Amino acid sequence: MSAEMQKELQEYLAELKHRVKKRGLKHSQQREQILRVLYHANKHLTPEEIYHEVKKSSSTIGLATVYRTLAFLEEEQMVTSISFGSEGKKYELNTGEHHDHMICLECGKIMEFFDERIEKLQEEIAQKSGFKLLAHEMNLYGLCSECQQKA
Amino acid sequence: MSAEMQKELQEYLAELKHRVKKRGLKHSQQREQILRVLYHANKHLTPEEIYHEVKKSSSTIGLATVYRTLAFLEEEQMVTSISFGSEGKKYELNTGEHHDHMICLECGKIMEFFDERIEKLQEEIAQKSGFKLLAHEMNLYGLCSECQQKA
DNA sequence: TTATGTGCAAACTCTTTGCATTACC
DNA sequence: GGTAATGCAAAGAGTTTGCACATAA
Repeated sequence: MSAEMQKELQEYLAELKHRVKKRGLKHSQQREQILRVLYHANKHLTPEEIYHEVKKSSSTIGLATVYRTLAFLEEEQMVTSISFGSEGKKYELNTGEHHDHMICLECGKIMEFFDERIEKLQEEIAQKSGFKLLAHEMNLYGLCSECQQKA
Repeated sequence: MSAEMQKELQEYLAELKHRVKKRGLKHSQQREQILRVLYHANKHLTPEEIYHEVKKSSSTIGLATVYRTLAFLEEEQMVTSISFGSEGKKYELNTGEHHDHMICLECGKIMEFFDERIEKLQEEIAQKSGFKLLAHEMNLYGLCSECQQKA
């Protein structure tokens, strides 16, 4: 792990401790391990996947703890979730940069993108209907370039 | 029900029979009832809600049949589904007009909209990444005008 | 010390499947 | 008459909860 990443990870961990303390809770190894896994994954993970990853790093953990921690992290907006099709929810670390998703229906790969123009249009549409926009999600479904070639 | 609606509903039912036949299957009262309920609801319904609606109209039906029928109708693209938050999937009749959704986080109301400019931008973004766009969904979350006043 | 966090197992919810029976063609 | 569709009940998958024990402050 580069020094840069090392530092970044420490910042996330510090943020976690801060938020835990702010809510009068206690720090725990499990919450920290889950955050580490999400940081290193750098992609969307299911609760089950997170559970196995944490176990690999020789830490003891239960699935219930993963669910509880993800609920906490999502409330604190430190992670975001996405769900599509019949697959369950998947989680990723909230890096603070909003983005949308392109999802390959063949291999399940999730790519991220951001387009300022669309964001503006969404605001405009909401405003027209007197709707107070708090969040949004946009998912594009199709075939990634690799899967198109295979087909 | 107006003559106009009567006619429209008949068209959907004819389409259903056509698609059932095309797949070498048999027509059934239950599939027809489910389509009727979706037509009259004119909004998103959960499988459970559809089940209860059909029962009201003095038809006998099981939840399993609702799930099986919805799967069939979705494959045939006669209905579309949407899922958000922890709530399960909701279904609506596919009227052939693509649209996106604004979802009120307070009362759960779902409003539909369509914006040609956003559609174009989505195409453009996909193209840039060599992604073959097959479908998309865009959900705006927030507070509808009524719920803003209440708060 | 004492309240919170955890792991485990049981409970729950939503959805799917197996099977005997019914309905369609 | 033969095949597909249905209802019911049981099975699955994913998630949540209760509880005794472990752990952080």
